[in-house]
Amino acid sequence: MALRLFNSRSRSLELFVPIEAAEVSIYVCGMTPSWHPHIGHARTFLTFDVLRRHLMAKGRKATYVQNITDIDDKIIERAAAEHEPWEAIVRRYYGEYEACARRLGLLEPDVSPRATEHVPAIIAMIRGLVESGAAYETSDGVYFAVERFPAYGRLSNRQIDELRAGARIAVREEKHDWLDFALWKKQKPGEPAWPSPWGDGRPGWHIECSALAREYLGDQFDIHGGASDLIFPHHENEIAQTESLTAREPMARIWMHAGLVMVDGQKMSKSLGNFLPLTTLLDRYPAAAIRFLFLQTGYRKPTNFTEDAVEAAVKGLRGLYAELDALRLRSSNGRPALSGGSSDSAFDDFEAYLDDDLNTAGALGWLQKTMRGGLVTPTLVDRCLNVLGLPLRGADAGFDSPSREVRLDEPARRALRELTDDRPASDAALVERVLALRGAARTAKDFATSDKLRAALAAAGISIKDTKDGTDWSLDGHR
RNA sequence: GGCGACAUAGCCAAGUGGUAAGGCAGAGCUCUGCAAAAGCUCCAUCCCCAGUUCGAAUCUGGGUGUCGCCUCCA
Repeated sequence: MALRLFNSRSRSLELFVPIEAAEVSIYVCGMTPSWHPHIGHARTFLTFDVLRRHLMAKGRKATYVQNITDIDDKIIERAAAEHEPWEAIVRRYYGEYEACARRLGLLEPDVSPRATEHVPAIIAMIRGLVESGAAYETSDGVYFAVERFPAYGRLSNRQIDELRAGARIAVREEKHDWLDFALWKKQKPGEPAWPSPWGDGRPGWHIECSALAREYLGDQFDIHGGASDLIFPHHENEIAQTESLTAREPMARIWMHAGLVMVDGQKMSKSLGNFLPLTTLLDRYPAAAIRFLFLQTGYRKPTNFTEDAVEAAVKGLRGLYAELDALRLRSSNGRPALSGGSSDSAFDDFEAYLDDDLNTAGALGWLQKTMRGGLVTPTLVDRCLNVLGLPLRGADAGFDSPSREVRLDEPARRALRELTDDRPASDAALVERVLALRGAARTAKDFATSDKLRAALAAAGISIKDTKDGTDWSLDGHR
């Protein structure tokens, strides 16, 4: 089986042939921690997480570099707005990202390099570009001269002249060309700065990725990824910088871009500010359901994110685990689940979907169909779930386990206390106590009392369900 | 205006020449004191028009529509 990936640069599906067969090198643009991580970050990094898992399942080692752009205009703005040092802003929001990444089950990058810790490498690269004439200095910085790079526009399929035609009236530009972009920004009062041959300042956006990718993966590597909003200008500029300097192309064999997430049919963006922090979302829904949601869609398609969609994903995932439990039960009862074909060939079927440009939606459909038909063993399902990064058990995904930590609001607590004689220590114990009373009433067939207690719990925001193993309960809106 | 992507049931979504995966919702049934959960069953001819072909959701041409990028963004 051979992996085929859609290469943005050629706009076609290509057979993936790594530079070195055994080890794949991947660079993905990470986040600029100037604000809360959002659902779009989750989609992008989930995409590349599945790519890594799939490569690993195929027996390849993947070196994965995901940078942190820890200095830029937005961070400086944010720091000013919050009256804090820029480092504190970075620490807060990147820390938040890391927590979300853990909850989503993202494999840790092999390297998470920071722009500010690689200023010398960045300066060296800019110096090289200046010396070769591809960049020039002005009073406020150092700029890359786009006209010196003939392939400019190839990734984003754009004609340089057309880009120029769309230019706004330049106000203060000392730039030779409207398209030229900053490699180095000279310090303005109050801004953080690092020393350089062009005076104190900081790296422009774009150069850090060129420098970091080169530092850890070399002049040329296999896959460069990010979300599709980075194609222009960010990735276009990266290519211009790196390939001008090294005179080797392509910088990356395959350029992969994840589709954007929209909210309520509208593009989500920093400037519109129309997004929910990821943390809030993960507090409301199981992280595995968020992963499942995106696995159901091709990674390149723009996706409209809605509450309904997450809720459908929660239900769908719960159903998958129910199916899996049933399969495990059947197979432990001595009924060999597999009728025809070996387990390996079934896994091949599964992998074939992922080989087809990471068709996770198709893979998921296949998995559910074969599970229902009893055509796979639980062990095989486990392997598949591992590749997709989903927990192997529903309980680990946040299903089926009652909330142990509960905080009732005061009126609810008072109402429940009136129903019992003793004074349980915690809210959870209080709920358990009321449930016990209801259980007793049910045993005595006193359904009037039983229903009254159910209603009281519902009023306190607790929903319950009877199962053959006892009564399960949860706070509404959780799990 | 330029470039690009997409258009499959109420919703989400696979499928790239051989007669429409999967999920959610909905309907029916089983189970059930109630409420859930779970199980079984049912539920589309693929935006429009014209072609190519024995055969097209899948290829070609022409429409229409939606979205994205062209400015900070995953």
